[in-house]
Amino acid sequence: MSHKNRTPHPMCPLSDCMAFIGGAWTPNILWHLAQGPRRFSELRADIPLVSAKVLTQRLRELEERGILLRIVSQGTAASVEYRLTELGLEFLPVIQAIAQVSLRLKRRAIAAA
Amino acid sequence: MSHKNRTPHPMCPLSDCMAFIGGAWTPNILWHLAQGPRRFSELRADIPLVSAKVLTQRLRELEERGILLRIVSQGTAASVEYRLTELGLEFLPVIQAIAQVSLRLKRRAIAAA
DNA sequence: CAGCATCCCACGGGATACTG
DNA sequence: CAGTATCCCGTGGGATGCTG
Repeated sequence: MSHKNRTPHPMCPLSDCMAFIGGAWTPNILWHLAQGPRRFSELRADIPLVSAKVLTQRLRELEERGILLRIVSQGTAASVEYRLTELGLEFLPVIQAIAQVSLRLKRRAIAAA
Repeated sequence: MSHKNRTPHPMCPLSDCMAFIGGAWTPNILWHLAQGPRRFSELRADIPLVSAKVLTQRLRELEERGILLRIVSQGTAASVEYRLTELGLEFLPVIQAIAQVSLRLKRRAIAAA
């Protein structure tokens, strides 16, 4: 999606949502946060191939847009928790639809092989 | 989306689907084809801001991946029709979910204003 | 632990002009 | 009508190294 015009045209009925989940890793982040709040390092473990830089970028972006909350707990070591807001929960139907189609495609691929 | 690794990691449960609809305009193309087969120029009218180059690229890509069919009709003038395959139809739940969330977000924005 | 800084590049996409 | 050809560019993202 991808670069300058992530929201291609205001009149497109899909742009408003795609502007949020357009990033390469964003859907996966949301998917893992759907199970419940998670810490930074947990998300890194969930999505091994994402770099720390990009993960931070996406999380900050999602925070700015009100999709998730960043909660810093002051303990002996730094600890930050991310959790979906109510607005963030609204995206779950999309995430789940994507997951279901992915599953179907995988089965199809297996059946074809 | 994405550039090099549009399919971030095989183990991500969303990658298989996102690899297809990751392109900036792809969801919109699918959305307009969901209503029925459409010609090239019609799609251009549906999505005014997409360039011919990119539209062609996405359509070719979707054809290669078996999501749509490209049907050339030989008449007085060149005419090409694009229609979703059965595989393509499998993506409609995602497209519809995206459309619904977009609608909700729009209402939310209006309510906030 | 949870980042930030820096450097670097591939690729998606835009603009314009031209063709069968 | 339905593209192709060419040039150009911004941004998302990767890699590595460092910090509070």
